[in-house]
Amino acid sequence: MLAAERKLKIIDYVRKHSVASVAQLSQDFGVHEATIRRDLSEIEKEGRLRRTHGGVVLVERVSSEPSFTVRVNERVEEKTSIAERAIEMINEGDSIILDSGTTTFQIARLLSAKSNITVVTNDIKIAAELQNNKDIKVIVTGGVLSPESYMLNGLFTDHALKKLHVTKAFIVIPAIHPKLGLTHFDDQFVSAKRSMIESAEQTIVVTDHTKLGGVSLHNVAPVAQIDVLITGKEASETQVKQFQEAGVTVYTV
Amino acid sequence: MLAAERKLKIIDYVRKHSVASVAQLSQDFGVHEATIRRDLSEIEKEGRLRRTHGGVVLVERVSSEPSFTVRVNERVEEKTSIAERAIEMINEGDSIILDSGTTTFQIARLLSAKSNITVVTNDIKIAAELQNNKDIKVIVTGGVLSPESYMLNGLFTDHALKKLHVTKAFIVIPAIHPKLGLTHFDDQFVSAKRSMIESAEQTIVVTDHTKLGGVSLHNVAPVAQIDVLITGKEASETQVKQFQEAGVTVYTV
DNA sequence: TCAATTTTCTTTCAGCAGCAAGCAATGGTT
DNA sequence: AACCATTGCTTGCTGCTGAAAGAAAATTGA
Repeated sequence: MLAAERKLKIIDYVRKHSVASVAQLSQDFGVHEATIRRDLSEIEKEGRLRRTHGGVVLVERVSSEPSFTVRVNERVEEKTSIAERAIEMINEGDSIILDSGTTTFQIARLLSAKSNITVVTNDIKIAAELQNNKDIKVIVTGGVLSPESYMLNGLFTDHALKKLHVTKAFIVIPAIHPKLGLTHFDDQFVSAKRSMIESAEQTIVVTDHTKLGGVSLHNVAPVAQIDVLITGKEASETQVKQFQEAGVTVYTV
Repeated sequence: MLAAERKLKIIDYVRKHSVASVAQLSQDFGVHEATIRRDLSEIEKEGRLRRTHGGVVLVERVSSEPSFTVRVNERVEEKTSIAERAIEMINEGDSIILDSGTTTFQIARLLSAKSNITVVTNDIKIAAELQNNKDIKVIVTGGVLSPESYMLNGLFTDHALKKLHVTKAFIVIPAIHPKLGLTHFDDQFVSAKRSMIESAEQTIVVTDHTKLGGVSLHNVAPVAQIDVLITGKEASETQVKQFQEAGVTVYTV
């Protein structure tokens, strides 16, 4: 059996059983434990499984991104500043998309100051936050609820987003690069974000400075589709310049 | 068993049973109590459970956060009893619809005891309640959020419901009459409820006894489409009999 | 309320299983 | 023949576990 083949079978096995031990895999495949360990190290480097003492377990989505409760408490100040700047861009009568995320959740919080706004969101926590505001109409996209966040995703989400047209979309992305554009570590979230960008006249990316220059596996959109980038003042001048040269209006707050 | 595997199983166990003792976990997994304590400390550090003297409990639900404040409900006891009876009807592997409402919210609360369930709902509060349960897949219908409740409604709701097929639908209705069937005072909610009934193999109406015999303006569905009615024991025998004669299985709890 | 008692918790230590790293052997490719 | 990738083996090291002991918390009975 080829090494690559064995690695694929290991991944398959763990997908099915959630866990596997080095000893057992070694026996099943009839190779030395050291070989299995080497395989596991490589698989882990590819981010497909997580190694533990004695074996390997499934990657939880949490490990690629911490849970909402954790994230909401990270870099709160930067997120709030970004949200405040974002709010300034929203005018009376606008219909906007708020992508699921903690920064956009801050935008939702501040939105109560505005009136006559329609908000489209794929985040039930954002929806709940806006729920008791009579001056804001909230449209929830629908879809499958992520167990580790409040995001909706899937066919219904895409369908809803494709049927709508808004003036501004506020997008969250875990990696944005001046040349390689917006990328995401999980392909299942790509479709929704693309639809959001397509449904909006103007696309605004809100993200803290740690995401700048990052690249992930799955391509979401080129930089050319981004109109505005709002990020923290911690962003380096070099980074900001690179985005500006790519035609993006950058606000650092 | 791997240490990591054991930790995952502990979390699973507590998710289902809400609590667990060190002694019992130690016995179940056949490891020393000190080992369990070490596991619990680590799990707590990850923020997934909360330690107590002698064991471990679930972390407080996110739904207790301000944006999901629980409204004070009337007839909570009756609703809880109805929910308990409803839960008994749900089997492993079922996919169910939970209509928006406080009685169905109680069903959602009790659902955590079940596993391998798919829940379709048009209520973001119900969705939030089920969100951190890994054994339950939650599909939100999408739609416009009602300012006075957590209900989603409108074209997206109808579209999603029409695309789905479930084994059981738990429907809430403000008026149900043995001859005139299900009626609603607001026509905008009629379409969703009809779709729910059509999408389900079995339709179960859950409602407190004050709604029995009531009639409103807009017709939703005839009694013939109802399979089961779960209501409070306060319902009069005459009323119950009338529904039974119309072919409905009635449970008074 | 307080002190005695019991239970549970934390810390420490030793033993063992699992681990990374280096090296040699194998087999295939240039 | 030289080279490279892959595997198996060995070695010293790391991390997990159970046992024990002292600390802390809960319970009991006055």
